[in-house]
Amino acid sequence: MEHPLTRCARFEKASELMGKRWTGLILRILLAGPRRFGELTDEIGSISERVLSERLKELEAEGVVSRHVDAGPPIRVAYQLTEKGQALWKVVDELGRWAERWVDVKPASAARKRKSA
Amino acid sequence: MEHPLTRCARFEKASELMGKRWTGLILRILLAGPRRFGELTDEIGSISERVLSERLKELEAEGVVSRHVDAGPPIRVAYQLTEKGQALWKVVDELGRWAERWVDVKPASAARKRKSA
DNA sequence: GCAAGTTGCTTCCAAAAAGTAAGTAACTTG
DNA sequence: CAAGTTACTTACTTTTTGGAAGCAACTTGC
Repeated sequence: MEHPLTRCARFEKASELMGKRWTGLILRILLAGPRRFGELTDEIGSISERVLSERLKELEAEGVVSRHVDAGPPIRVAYQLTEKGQALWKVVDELGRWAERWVDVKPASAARKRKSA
Repeated sequence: MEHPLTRCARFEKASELMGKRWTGLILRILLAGPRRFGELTDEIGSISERVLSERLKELEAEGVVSRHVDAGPPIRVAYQLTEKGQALWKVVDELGRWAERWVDVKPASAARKRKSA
């Protein structure tokens, strides 16, 4: 057993994974169900295909997502979360809750926001 | 109210914040209590001072951490979480739980690891 | 049956972010 | 008053990301 608040290699590794640009967004989308490459680019909006491809490979290498090729005829590739990946739902969920409570989308004007939310 | 699984600007912003290298680690340390600049560098270990300084400024700008100068005589600067920052404990905590359950520190050999954990 | 899509990437190059090392300002200690 | 400590900053290199175009393997249109 490890102390929860001392340095922890596992946490560092997890943080390195989640602490990469776009990973949180990709995970959030995949938590809603499998997606194809093009769907991910569309839903994320501003990610470059180069980086999406890279991120998906990393996540696959970490065992967080799995890649499924459906040889069609219309060939399609779907990405979905593994069990390990699905287990991240709590992290994504808590981040979402925090965001709804604390993140203000429009930083200027009408920034008044108390506990009332 | 917003749908939890559609595109959400708040989540994107939160994800952009957490999705920067070192942010998770910094937050985890500060959740244990205030820290000085040098303590953070020591506890994180491999972060460069340049980037730590940058990250702290970003977090301060986002209202997640606050900077306190104690004009000493031995001048000291302490960083601590704001209420907004402390609210992130659940996210960090869930990531820590996930890491303990799913992240294997030594990737090669003895990698067998079932539900038993 | 072949030019014109579509999908899922990859490659190339420029821009942004992070790593490394040294420097600085304001003290404190010897 | 030279040397050390703390909290950064600056300059420079390496890595990562962005943007656009290219490409292979099909499918559709005519």
